[in-house]
Amino acid sequence: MGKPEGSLTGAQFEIMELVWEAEAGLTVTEVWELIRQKRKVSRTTVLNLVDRLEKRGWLKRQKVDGAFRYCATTSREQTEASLASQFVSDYFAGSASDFLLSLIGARRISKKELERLKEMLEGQPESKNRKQNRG
Amino acid sequence: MGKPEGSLTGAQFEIMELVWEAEAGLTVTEVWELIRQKRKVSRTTVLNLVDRLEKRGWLKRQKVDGAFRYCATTSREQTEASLASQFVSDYFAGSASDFLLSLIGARRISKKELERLKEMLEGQPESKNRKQNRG
DNA sequence: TTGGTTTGACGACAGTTGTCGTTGGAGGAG
DNA sequence: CTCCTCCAACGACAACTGTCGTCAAACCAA
Repeated sequence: MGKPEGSLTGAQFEIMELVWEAEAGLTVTEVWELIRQKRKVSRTTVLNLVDRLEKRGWLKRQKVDGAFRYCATTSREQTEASLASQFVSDYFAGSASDFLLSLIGARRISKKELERLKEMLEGQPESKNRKQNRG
Repeated sequence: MGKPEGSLTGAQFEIMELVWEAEAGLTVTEVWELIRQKRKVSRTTVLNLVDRLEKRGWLKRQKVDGAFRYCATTSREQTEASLASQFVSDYFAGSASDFLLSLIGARRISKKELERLKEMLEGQPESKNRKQNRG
């Protein structure tokens, strides 16, 4: 039943982010006010984006106190992973290490990020033959 | 002078990939034949995509033996890094490590990829004081 | 009742994308 | 010369995106 269709553009993802943050979902007006703190945009524009996200299955809505309240149909983690995976697949032949190496090679990653990356990888060790499962 | 504008979609990147591979550039017909080995597509479609890439500054062309031969205006490495950087910026608040964590958390990266990444990062030491330049 | 505010539906618009057909020019075969 | 093939230019199309205005319905206040 209605898994979300397609991908998410920047503007669409911006809305999803806000909805993910809100525990009880958001109304269009609330989304609008949040976005307006950063950009000038018409309420109708936000309404339309939210509408289309709902039609495509990314948001579901429920009437509460006379106004629709929108919630996400997928978790942020799952969605981000899906987007990342798709991107790596499209532009780096599915190799996440190529993706990161590209950033590193072009010096487009901060030292801090690089250190964090390194710690992550070393902290999560092995996998070699540390617990081979049989059968 | 005409730095490439905007980003690259999947179809556009597919063409760039082919052009990057060819030493002396490619004609539209050559691009078409390469793509047709994978998908059914009209020559006009490829011509149009190539045309638009040229108008946007991603390709430059030169008449050779009566046909236009197209070359890339940017290196593959540089372009990929730019795309990757934009993606991380748009969807992971600029944090490449968050990007990787997302893939790991969703089990969307193979152990092999992780191992490879780890080796690459360890192989390339932190550049901290490895050759400090003074003055 | 009337009137204002909030909310949602709908349509509209220009720009981009992937797709394709038709046209016209340049160059060789006869 | 004429004819045919290769090539590029142009236009066209539907779909999608971000953007917005207008309208009607619902609701609340006076």
